[in-house]
Amino acid sequence: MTKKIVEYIEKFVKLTDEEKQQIGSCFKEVKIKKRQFIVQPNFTTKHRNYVSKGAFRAYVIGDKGQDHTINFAIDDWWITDYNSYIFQQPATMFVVALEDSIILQIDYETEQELKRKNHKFETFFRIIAERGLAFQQRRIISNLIHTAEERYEHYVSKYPQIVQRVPQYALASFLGMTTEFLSRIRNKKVSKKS
Amino acid sequence: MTKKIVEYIEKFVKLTDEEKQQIGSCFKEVKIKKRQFIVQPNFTTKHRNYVSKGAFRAYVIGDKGQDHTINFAIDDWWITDYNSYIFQQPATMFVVALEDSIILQIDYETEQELKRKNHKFETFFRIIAERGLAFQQRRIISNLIHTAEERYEHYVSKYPQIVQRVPQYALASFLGMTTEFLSRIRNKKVSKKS
DNA sequence: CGAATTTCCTAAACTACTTCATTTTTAATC
DNA sequence: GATTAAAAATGAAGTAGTTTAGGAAATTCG
Repeated sequence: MTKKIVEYIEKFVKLTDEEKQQIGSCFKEVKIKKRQFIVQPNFTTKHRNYVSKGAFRAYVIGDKGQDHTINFAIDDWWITDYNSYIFQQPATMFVVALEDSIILQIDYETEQELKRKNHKFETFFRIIAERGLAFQQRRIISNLIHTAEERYEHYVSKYPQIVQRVPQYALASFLGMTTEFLSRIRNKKVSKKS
Repeated sequence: MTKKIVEYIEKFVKLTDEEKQQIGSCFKEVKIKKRQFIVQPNFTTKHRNYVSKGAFRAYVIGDKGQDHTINFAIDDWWITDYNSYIFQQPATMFVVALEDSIILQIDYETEQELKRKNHKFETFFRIIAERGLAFQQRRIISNLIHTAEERYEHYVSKYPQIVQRVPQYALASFLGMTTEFLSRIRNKKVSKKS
């Protein structure tokens, strides 16, 4: 079984066949039904999750019950509560499947061992952490600079595949606005077009 | 010369004396005057910067000339345009000294070589990237969940040392509000107290 | 298929935050 | 230590985005 994850890893580090087998076998394929949770508050996140196929949403619930989307992930993205996984402490987020999905999970302990055993594996995890860091920095900048409408425009142009697959209320809370306001933005565009 | 950076690194990975010497000697101490820039847009960031002593501000300038603070860094923090440094592409940010400061800089190429040569160094950089990632995730969540006033309260309680050292307009733009509004929040507090 | 539930839309009232314009306070500089 | 510049405060008017509430579409699932 050649897993999709191995191809992904090879984009960043060159591996021997043995190494491919070694790291590949550490990821377990799990089928997740729509609406099923893979991370829940107060439970320590034991896995790093790679989405092989499907769509997920990470969110938190605020004091007044407001739902805030932190991240989306579709095919070939990672999704995890990093504060929970990296520090092995209780999660604050929910991560839920938006569709029937297939994920590849690696166990925290297994990951530590891989990194300890082989310099290349350490390098791989370093690279994805760095890329994640850079990605998040771009997001923080975008949120600071842009208005709600601009954030929407920007996201649609950059991630159209995601916009099409996630419910509007989730996209709105991800972009830091209400679903009503996003609805207005969208309809404004439509009427402008005509 | 035992550099501060070595103590810092040792918090995350145990090093032999030789390794301490090896990595420590890769960081160059540089004195930076107040108002001096260490990162500027359109120039590729060649260094990762550790603040030994002092205070810095990273910011971007929006389309309409608005100034948005992305990060602060005081003693023992890192500050870099990660998108520029990691991918070795032109920066979009400014990083400027808010006080006369001392930083420890490592060169991009030197860092790559360190990581290549010694598994432990690779581990170190992986750990700080992961921690940065987790940190940024918390910030994104905080920005989504809280109102301007709550963000201010939260930041003051978490980073009082920084609040005291940075100008108000910079703090306001970091927290995603105008300097006028922050001024009002602060003065409201003062009058409440009496 | 049909009922139930979830998602989306519309619109008016409201408010958190901004903008602009002026004054006061603090800090930098010769 | 006076002069100039930069930062902070204050007030009044405007606006981007929220809230609330009701109804219309879509989806889900038995």
